[in-house]
Amino acid sequence: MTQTKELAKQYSPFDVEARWSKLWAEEPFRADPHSGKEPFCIVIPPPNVTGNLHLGHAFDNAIIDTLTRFKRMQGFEALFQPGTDHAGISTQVMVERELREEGKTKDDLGREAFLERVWQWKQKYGDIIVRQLQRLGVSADWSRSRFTMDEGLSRAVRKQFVELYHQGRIYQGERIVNWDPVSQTTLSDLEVDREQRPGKLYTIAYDLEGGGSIQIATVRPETIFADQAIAVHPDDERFKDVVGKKARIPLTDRWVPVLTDEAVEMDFGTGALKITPAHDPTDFEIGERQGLEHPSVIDLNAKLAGDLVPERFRGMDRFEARPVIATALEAEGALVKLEDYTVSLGLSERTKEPVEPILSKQWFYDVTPVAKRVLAALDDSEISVHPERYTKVNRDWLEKIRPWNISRQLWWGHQIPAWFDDEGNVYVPDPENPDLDCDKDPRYEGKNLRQDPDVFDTWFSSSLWPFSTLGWPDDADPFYQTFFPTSVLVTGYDILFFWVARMEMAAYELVGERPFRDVLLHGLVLDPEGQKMSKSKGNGIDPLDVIDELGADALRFAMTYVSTGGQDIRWDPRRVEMGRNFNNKLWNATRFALMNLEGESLASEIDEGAPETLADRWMLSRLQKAIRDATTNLERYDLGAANRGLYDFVWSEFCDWYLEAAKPQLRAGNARTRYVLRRTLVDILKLLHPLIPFITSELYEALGADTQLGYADWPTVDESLIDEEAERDFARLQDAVGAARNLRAEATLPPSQQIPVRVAGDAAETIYNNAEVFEILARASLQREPIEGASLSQIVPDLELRLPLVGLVDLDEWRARQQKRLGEAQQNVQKSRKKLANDKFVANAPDEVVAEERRRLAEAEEIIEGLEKTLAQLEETPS
RNA sequence: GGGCGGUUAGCUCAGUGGUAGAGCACUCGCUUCACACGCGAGGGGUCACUGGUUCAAAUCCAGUACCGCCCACCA
Repeated sequence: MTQTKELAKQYSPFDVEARWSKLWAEEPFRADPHSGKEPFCIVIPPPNVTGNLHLGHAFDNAIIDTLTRFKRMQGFEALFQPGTDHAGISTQVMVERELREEGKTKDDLGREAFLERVWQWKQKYGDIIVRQLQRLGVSADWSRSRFTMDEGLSRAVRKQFVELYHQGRIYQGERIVNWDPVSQTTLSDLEVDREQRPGKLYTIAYDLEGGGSIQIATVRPETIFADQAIAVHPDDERFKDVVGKKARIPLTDRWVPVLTDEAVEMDFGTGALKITPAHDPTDFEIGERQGLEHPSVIDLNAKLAGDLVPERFRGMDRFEARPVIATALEAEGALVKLEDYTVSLGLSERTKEPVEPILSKQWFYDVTPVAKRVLAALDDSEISVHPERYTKVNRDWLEKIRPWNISRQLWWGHQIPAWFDDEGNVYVPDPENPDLDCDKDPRYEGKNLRQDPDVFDTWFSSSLWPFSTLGWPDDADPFYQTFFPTSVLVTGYDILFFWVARMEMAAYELVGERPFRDVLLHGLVLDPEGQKMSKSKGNGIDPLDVIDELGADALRFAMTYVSTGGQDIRWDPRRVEMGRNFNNKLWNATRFALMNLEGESLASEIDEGAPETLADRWMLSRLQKAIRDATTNLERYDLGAANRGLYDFVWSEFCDWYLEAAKPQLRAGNARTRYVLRRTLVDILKLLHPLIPFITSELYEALGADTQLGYADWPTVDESLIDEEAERDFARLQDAVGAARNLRAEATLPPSQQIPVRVAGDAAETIYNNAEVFEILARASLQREPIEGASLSQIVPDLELRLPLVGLVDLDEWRARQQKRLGEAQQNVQKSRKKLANDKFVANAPDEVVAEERRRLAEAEEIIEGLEKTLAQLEETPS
């Protein structure tokens, strides 16, 4: 069918994108696990249900969708597995904030009502983010969308916990953990950001029994009330005599022993360290070694509390108490020194509040054994990370990994499937029947079991994403069978540890297999000044604003155009405009083609009877190379190179040269040219489709296609069409046209005026053979006869073009230009001669390189000769 | 303290062994029958610096400087 549509003169993406976006949402690209085709699968990095699409999401999804569409067209059974994440802390914090505006707290509602409220929130914002992703044009299989707290995914989390608990890999332990006093929960080490801040180093003297004192240095004087000892290094001669004595904690009557421990640095501060096991991880370890108690003096609201704290300080905030205590120490004469000091402070990633190290009983997951398994997998390239340098980053983190605190004191999330009886004994479901709650288990009837109120770290469930979304723990699920392990994992390098490494561990731990074959890490989108975008800085760019202004294709173009080697990309609105302009160019090229392709079927074959032009041969040959390059670049995940290559090909070759060169043939009704035009354009649309799916789908349809471009076959290279001779000859033609245009411009002749040009040189025949194309492109008429009288010339490889001097030229300017050219040519001659005179160059350089150098020399000499002739001739001409 | 990335035209960035590229901006000229979101012709760079390897270095190696990021329990 050749049902083609009328296209507007200027491309407006909005109606087009709305239409296709709706179609892809309602009739998504479904994957069939039974097709027998080779599977290809990417799981989405699940966006939080808290939020709005940001540029990081746009980047993830542009890349994922490009790869998925490419593979689908290549004939893979391609699954883009979508979904969202419950994002424990973030979501709970936001719903609590909403409640606070109503003057309520979560405790007013109670757990059940609060959770109901969060589910409503999830419904609302989860839908919003999905619609936003759909506006990007992703070809996800929306019929398979998953949420981390779906029933199936919750079963996966439960199985993970139950199995690892019974293997002894997950256990409860009392440890120093990171406590966020604002969100009132513990955090994993990864959720704590270290920040350097100006602070003070306090040197404090503790009286020793029998007289004298010992000085320690600390940045946290408010914790002295929890001190259990003072430690020095065993080899430290300075303290030989005081070890074993007792020291009095200033402002109190409590005495603690002076002891030795290897962990103390002799060079730092005074060489003596106060040991506060409840409020410092190092101190806790020392305390364990030394058998010390670990009383706490800071409560969960970060206030000083407990009997050990002198009454006058009780109830004070930890930071307010610090200067007060310092003053008190000074009054007692115990403050020896106060220096400015940069302290390293741990801040909650979510609330930005300084984290308090507290001693608490939490669930831990000992990931060390499985981390070793992942390290082996990375060594064997079972998983390959792109860019390669991130393999080392991935490795280093796994090598020094520590037990992972997986319990959170939140309500929103997967409640931990562990129960306690009145004596505090732990009950965890049987691995054979993990879904049976212990308080419903007949075996435990009569016991008063209460479920642990805590929930899991969000990432504990996200780590299962590549298989939990595909049906696991139901091993028989055809999607799990077919699409796991997944093919590529695409995400920003900023969540390499949070998510990627944990998925690696979870997969080997639970499934015994890699979760994905390749990891493709992209950079961060920075603001125009090169700063990270963040809500607090207010420097974020809303992708939806960009889409509203210039279209989703333009946004996708801008994202992929510079996605190179995991490099951060600085936001530059000019790149989106570049995409918009390119889309407009493509639109108009198609519009032009449609004007000339009436009656041309998409299925039509080449008409061998029609005359074959150089331009047609050239175009088909260039097309093959464009197909080859685009395919190679996409296969090696270099979307930037693919995008840039296609941009240049479409604009600079297809539009600038081929369409212009084809015009006379199209006017003359050459069927072969019509075929080449249509074929090239269709392949261009296919090659571009993964990058800019909306406009290409629209144009493909406009060309008369009755199936979606997203399901079309990816073009393959036809070697028989690669035509080096045509490429060489066409390059000569391009040079000649360029030279003629240059002559016109330098002679300051108006573009509307046809100029008479005489062409000479080795390649002249090529130009005369393609006179019509040359004349159209150069707006010139080819002269066969030598030009009488004065003329201007341009010399390009194998060609000299002459234009009769018609008196319009500013001769002085012309001479100056020619002199400059002459100078450049002379320099080139010098350079080439010098090189060729070097025996080592001639002996060592590859033959092609030497030949090329000789060619350049000859060319430069030819140019000099021509220019000198022209200039001499001009001297004879009165100006 | 350890590790990684960057430094190329006024701006934003490609290029990774053989005479420096793009988009935007700039200059000049264009209602050329697809496109002014366009067309044509130009100007503009000692590729941060210093050494080294090589016939040949923006490109490889070593070091320096500056910018940025990640990791780290010296209180």
